[in-house]
Amino acid sequence: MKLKDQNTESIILESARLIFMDKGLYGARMQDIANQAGINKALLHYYFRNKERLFDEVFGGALSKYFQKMDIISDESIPILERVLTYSERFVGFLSEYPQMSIFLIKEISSNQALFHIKVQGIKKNKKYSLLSLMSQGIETGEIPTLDPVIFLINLHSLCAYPFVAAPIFNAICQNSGIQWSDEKHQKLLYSIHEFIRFKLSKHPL
Amino acid sequence: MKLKDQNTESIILESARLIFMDKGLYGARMQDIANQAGINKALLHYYFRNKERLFDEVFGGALSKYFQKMDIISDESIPILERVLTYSERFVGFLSEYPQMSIFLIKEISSNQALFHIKVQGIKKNKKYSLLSLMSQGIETGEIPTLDPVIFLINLHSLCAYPFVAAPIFNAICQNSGIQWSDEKHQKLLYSIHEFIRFKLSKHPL
DNA sequence: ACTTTTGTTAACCATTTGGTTAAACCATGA
DNA sequence: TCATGGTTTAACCAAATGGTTAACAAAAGT
Repeated sequence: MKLKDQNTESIILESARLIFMDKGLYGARMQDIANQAGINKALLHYYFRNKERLFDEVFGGALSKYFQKMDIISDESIPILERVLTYSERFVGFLSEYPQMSIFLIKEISSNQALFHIKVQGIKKNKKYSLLSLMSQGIETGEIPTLDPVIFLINLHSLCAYPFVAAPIFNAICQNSGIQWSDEKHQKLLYSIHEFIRFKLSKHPL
Repeated sequence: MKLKDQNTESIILESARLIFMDKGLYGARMQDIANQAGINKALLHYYFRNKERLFDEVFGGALSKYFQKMDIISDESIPILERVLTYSERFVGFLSEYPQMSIFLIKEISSNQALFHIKVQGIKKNKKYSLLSLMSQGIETGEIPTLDPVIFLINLHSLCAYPFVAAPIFNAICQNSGIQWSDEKHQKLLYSIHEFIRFKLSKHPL
């Protein structure tokens, strides 16, 4: 019975992920999730006592998956510039795979900062470096030029994430101008982000 | 009676703006809006037949206010570089005034592209230039270097808007690192955006 | 004054929705 | 085989919520 148990639970989680990603905590209906999973609504409450617990599971899963993927930052065998370049690639790659992730996180964080804070604290405890601490260190040792790490982090995350967050807007704008979004555009976007990173982190002459 | 009428209506609209901005179309409760406006729930339906119509009003208002403010792009007496710099300033200024606007638009656009498309078409009809057409023109005349206008637009909007969209995330990150967000940081952010624009639109040697 | 129109409210209604219950199902071990 | 305990379901419930109604209040028109 363990097998079937495990299976149903993961089916529910994956279904919940789909629905929650799309509709958010309040937009999602338990019935939708049950339908998606092909089960009865009451079974959801059997496995996860209530909506919030189910959501917590999905939310926490998303967060830890993200931090896991982004942990390239901790690999001390790679120069900082390289690490940040890879970081941006993985970030974009992650969002290509889960395009709704950013907007999902933002939506839910903005309506429940407390939960987010707790979850992040829990996950980050194991991690040696954040992008911020890495940059501070790099500035100290002179490996990268002096700059405000917070501003750089915000700029970088903006360049990577916003195209996905605001995809509906950009699609509308492009559509309006008869422009097609293509793999080539996608590559160009990544290239422009790399260009930005190099511009900021390389020591270029005034 | 015209006076009182006008007054109540605008009170309702402003209240609805507040609530909708905060909770979104589905998160907002008619009762909340009524409370905020200090009136009976039925009165909402008297002025705006139903939730969607009320929302449309708020949504349309937000959009047209935005486009109005951003129309600096059409002032042909100013060099393109200057126009884009001002554009970014106004964009950030607008979002400082209405921090929830971006996330609000994204949320609602992503769940109702059609409405957005219609509204934008209506507003844009009067406008001569978009940022895109301006850039294309500048590239043709050689006023600015050759670059992909769409990528530039996405980069620029990302740098300006995402800090507001993802404010909860960045706050959490900063809080986590004991960093305070200040006016100085705000200025630095704007400066880094200008730096980006100059980097892209000035003819710099290889 | 009084009638009509506009503005406002309390009470109510139908539907949706998260959650519960009691019974049925089914694999397993005694 | 049948008792046991985890799994699943249909039916149900209470609260929330968008929307309606009918009656009342207040101006405006006559």
